Amino acid sequence: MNTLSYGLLALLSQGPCTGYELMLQIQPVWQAKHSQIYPLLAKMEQNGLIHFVAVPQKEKPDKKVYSITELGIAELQRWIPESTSEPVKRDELLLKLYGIWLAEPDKTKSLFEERLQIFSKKKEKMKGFLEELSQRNLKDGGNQSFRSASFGKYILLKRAMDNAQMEIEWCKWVIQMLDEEGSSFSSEHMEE
Amino acid sequence: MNTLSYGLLALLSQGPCTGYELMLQIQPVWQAKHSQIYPLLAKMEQNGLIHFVAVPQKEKPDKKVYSITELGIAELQRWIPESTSEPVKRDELLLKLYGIWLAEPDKTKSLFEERLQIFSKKKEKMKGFLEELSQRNLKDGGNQSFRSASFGKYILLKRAMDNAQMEIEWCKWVIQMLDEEGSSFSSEHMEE
DNA sequence: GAACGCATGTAAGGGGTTACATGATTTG
DNA sequence: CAAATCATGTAACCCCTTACATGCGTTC
Repeated sequence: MNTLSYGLLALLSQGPCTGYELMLQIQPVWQAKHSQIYPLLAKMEQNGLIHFVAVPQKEKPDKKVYSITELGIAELQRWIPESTSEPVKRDELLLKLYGIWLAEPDKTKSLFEERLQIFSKKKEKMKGFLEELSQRNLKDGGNQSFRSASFGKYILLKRAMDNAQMEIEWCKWVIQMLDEEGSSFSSEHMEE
Repeated sequence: MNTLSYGLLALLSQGPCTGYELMLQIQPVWQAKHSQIYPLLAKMEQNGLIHFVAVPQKEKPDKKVYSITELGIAELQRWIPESTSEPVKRDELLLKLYGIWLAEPDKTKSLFEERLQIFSKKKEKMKGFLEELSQRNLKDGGNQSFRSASFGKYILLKRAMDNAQMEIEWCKWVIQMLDEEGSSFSSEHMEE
């Protein structure tokens, strides 16, 4: 049982899912390919943490719809209060920054413009998800507390949107500096 | 030559360093242990991208001070404009969020308080680094453009500080919601 | 008609973590 | 007096990515 397996358990606490759906849902928080998830689900099933129902489909391989078991819920509740390891980030663009003073200025600029586009799209996507979830909650009475299952998803989406926003502002700030040919940097560009 | 090796090259373009110093400097951008870095440096040295000078120390093993070669600079300049892979993030706390509706509220709260502390410290650290770098630039004339070697470090530190700030605000926002016992969530908590 | 989404799985190999190994100096 | 910092290195193992494998329906 590694961290990813616990993450899959946590996702399944929200409701039954196929491996494919789990793979898609976990992406924003923990990048994992299907080739990693399918074997893990099989192991977790063997350990009695989850179980599945095979759903036959017309002309496609059977869908395996997984659900969390009582044992799985117990394990999940044991894991959550445990000390949390610090987030891991690996960003190739940030590595390149140490060397950009050796690169051509117009090529440098396009690095940031590419990233700006990626995170603009991501922000719109997250905004859409958030609005969708807000509307669903209003339908369900609108007074769901942090004890409801969707609270986790809500604060997660909010965070993803804030992060995309930060990323966008940073890119714009850098591009502006690159445009101001010969601009100097010191305290003038800093604000709290 | 993997992404980490190019990152080490980029760091060495800023000036000579020991493997130990490289390991410390690369942490904010790319988590890597010394056990991964030392063998990579040996390979890069064999490939002629970097070279080292052994500096004897009193009663300690020799320090290997690495520098980038002309071949290394050429490789670095070839790598930078190449298409950049998207950042990878793995955050155990975010995985836990899907399951917190099954956890005790006070234990949930301490998860966020722990993280708040970590990023408060990180922000102060980054702020210190930024001020140090700004002062160094003022001494050197104060009119350094994006062509100077320290520009990359500068925008990196700014970004790290912004990120810590976002993290802090998010934690405070969540903790406040947890304190408002039975609070509901919908559009009321959202602002652009 | 090529590419993408749904849907599952296996195998090989590279990347990254943990642990082993050593040893002086400084800090709490 | 234990823990952290500086300083290097190796070995085992797990985690993750890439590629192989299959097949239908839909979209560009």
